[in-house]
Amino acid sequence: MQTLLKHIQLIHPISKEAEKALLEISKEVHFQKGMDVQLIGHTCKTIYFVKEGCVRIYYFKEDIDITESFEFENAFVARAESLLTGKPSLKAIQAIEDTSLIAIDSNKLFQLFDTYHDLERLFRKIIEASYVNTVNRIESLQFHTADERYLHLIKDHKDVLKRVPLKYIASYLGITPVSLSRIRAQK
Amino acid sequence: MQTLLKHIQLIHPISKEAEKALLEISKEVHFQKGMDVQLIGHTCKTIYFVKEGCVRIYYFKEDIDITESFEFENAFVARAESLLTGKPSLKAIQAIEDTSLIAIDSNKLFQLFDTYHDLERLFRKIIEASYVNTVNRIESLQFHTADERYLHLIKDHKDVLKRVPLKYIASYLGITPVSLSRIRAQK
DNA sequence: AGAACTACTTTACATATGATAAGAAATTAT
DNA sequence: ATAATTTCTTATCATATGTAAAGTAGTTCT
Repeated sequence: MQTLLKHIQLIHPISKEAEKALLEISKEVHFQKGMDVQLIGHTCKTIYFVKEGCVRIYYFKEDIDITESFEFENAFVARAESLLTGKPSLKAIQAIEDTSLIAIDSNKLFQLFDTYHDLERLFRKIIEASYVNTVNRIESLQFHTADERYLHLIKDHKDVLKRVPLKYIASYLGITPVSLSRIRAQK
Repeated sequence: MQTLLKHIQLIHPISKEAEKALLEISKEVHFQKGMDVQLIGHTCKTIYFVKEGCVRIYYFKEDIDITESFEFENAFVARAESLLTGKPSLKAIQAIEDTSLIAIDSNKLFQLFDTYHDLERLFRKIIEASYVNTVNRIESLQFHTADERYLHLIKDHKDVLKRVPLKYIASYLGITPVSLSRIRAQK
């Protein structure tokens, strides 16, 4: 749990009481490589923090498995469109490696916001950062070519190639595995 | 200003005091069609609410004008990546029609968050909704074809074709105007 | 170690989109 | 109203990516 508190400290320091309240609604959970952390059709009521390992969010578009995103150590993961709307998610979360997550009960968290103003501010900042990331990703998908996106990815996340199968990277980049192979062969 | 308060009411009701404080840091501004509301290189310190008209956020990628997004009445507009990071924005905001905006001073707003908890919650919810929108847009760019994206857009925003030039719609969809013309000709 | 399975690459062909240029339509300015 | 400008469409050709199929490499299972 210290990993989580240490990470939070960097974003927005919160009081000892808020830390204590946060830990009370959090628990550590473990998943083996390949296991689903949360299933398609499930309404997301948990915010995860990756302590060790990595996960991806994926869904099916006409029987084809598409990776929406992946996250490594010290990142938060949630299916925002379900968590924030209360609707069942069309997406699943899966462990790509043996993974340790800290699971935060989102309903209890939202209740804590009434008592701990600093906790709400912390999560506002976390959501803001996620929002900025997605805005940048849209720009990338909107007007960079697939090979620009590939180069950018491996520059930003050096170990992604070692830890994530190429088929997941391909759909994350918005292309087929065949197309990714071609791009890689050109280099 | 009543338009803004009415819209806010639908998202998260706030106290009379918070409303008053919000109005004190807001002012109405007007822009003629084609005018820039904010320029490239400027650090965004304003959150706009569209009272009347419509605007777009755009930038240049190698001399080509690219529309990142447009917003119509009753929507908030800001260049999030600048507003939330304090860095100068590479994007501009432009009025597509004669437009009336309500400009909210973001630094003053963030200060008000310390006093008015409900105001922070309101803006947390606004950001959450924007975040969900961008996540859905990524899905759309990632694995829908250009003509699926076009059909989806005109279904969701019926009047967009009447109010926004096709060249802006094209780059918003991630394609060239020529390609959009072809797609439209197929129908 | 060998078999079975999965992941990745390569090839060939089809299709969608980009680039360029020219023309038509619509808008704006005089 | 006419001219000038901008926007949109159409046509042609080039290129990138998709699809399908086959082969290679790597992993997992027994």
